[in-house]
Amino acid sequence: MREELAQFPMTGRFLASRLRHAMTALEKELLESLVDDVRETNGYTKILSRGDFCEYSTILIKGFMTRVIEDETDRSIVGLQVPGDFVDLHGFALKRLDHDLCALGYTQFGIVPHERLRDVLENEPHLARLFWFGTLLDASIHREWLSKMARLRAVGRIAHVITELWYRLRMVGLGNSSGFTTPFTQVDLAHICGLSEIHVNRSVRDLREGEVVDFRRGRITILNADRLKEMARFNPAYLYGEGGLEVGSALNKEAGERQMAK
Amino acid sequence: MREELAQFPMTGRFLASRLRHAMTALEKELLESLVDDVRETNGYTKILSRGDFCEYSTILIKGFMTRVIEDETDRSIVGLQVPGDFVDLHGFALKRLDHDLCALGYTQFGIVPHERLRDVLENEPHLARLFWFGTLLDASIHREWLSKMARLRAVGRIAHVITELWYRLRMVGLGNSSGFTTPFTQVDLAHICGLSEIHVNRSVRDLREGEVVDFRRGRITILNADRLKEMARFNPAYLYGEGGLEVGSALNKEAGERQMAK
DNA sequence: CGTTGAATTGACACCGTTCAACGACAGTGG
DNA sequence: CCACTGTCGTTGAACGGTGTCAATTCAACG
Repeated sequence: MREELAQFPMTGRFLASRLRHAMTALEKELLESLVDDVRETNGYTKILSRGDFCEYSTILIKGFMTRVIEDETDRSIVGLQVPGDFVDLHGFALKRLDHDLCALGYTQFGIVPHERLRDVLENEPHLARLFWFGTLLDASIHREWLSKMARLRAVGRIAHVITELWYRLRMVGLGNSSGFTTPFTQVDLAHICGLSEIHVNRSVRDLREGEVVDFRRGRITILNADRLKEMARFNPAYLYGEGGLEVGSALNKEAGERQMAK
Repeated sequence: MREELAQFPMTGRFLASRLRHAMTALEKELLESLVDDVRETNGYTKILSRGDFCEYSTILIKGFMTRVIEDETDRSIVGLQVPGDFVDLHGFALKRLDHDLCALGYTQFGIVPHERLRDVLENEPHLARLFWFGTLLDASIHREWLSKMARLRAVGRIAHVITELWYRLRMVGLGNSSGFTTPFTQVDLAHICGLSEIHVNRSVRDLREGEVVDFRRGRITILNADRLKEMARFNPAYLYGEGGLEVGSALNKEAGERQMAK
């Protein structure tokens, strides 16, 4: 991962631990060259709004973004993005977004003009297919969230979000076996899990007192990974990881094997 | 729609009321010719299982399919497909599925071998982009479901599922202003909404007694469309109906209403 | 006419929301 | 240095939506 980032500082995490190994050096260089500009934000920032017309897509380099659907009374976070994610790639084919895109904390992201993407689609079918794969990965995560929303109670949902983030971050070379850092607050967690912030607070306390995970703004510490995954009924298959890379061995042998078996 | 089906009996509903108008006659013919075989099922049938490797994709011609994620104890329906949907197109890029695909009632679906899809992707960038669009549409629907799961109580969720189905069916020329027919049971509805079947039953009764909608196996009758949409807080923008991509107005409420009116 | 899956009903416990306060902490300006 | 301010986190009590358990009725169909 270190060499990858040295060579491709902006896009080196794209599909890391997934299909990045299937990219040729030329494709990696092409992707890196697609980035026209790099921007950064600090604190809560709305990058794009529902209904906006898109002429470029963004690839997340540092920090976190959320996909938000809100109306007069409520606010839901329907997706999380971590570094390496081609965040609104789907804006290219959809032309307009069905949700807002919001940055949290300090972020850095690259701008990729759609005209350049069009070239890639027409001349680089293999890379095009990897881009497509990236957007399908998001859809797979949406589906897993839907199933977890339906079957898990408050603590389980929270445990699942934390576990997924942990896995996804480690896939792109961030965080470590003891935890990771994020700008997420308990209110954010409430919007992700479809719970009131009061109940999130109680559940977070339960997880801390049960010595499962210590969630706090800035730092999430995993205290008991097995228990955490059990509470979340976590099965990483839906993340489409390549069981062999950084993730599989370090995080969960069984899960990795299960994943490999499929 | 009638002429379209006469000319393209298997794929004539693909992206109807969305981007189908952007397809050339040649593209429509090509798509129709991709169908290698037609199969049919009767009653509850699992078409594909989570983890299966895919060598072909299926396009739904008649009937309904569900995307299912289940474990030892629970079962969730994380997606619904109606005629015209290129159901597991994403199996092409993902290689294996993260969920099961189940048919309900009587269905008819076309088989499209992945080798043929590969040709299309390499030689028909425009059609490829429409295929991509189709999978992104599913993702958009997933997101809307997530937001509704988070913010709506039981009756609202049920109202939303019914309203969405009604809209989607009418987009592909099925159902009418008074309702539509489906094989869904109350238990199915429970799996879709993340509720117990008992509570679904109570909520369905409330909707019927409130003269909003009469849900019963086989036939759903819309009694008060305005009230229904209000309870579901339904905004059809996320379905990317006609007028959205070109005119740029699908992502506001009035445009959706207009579309429904015709 | 009996069988079977689907729909229905009632009682009761519990999870999560709501309302209302309070506490902890960092940044800011006097 | 301290008061002020805003954000985030924390706690308690009461209410109500939903799940669970257990039975019963209904409808379709061979």
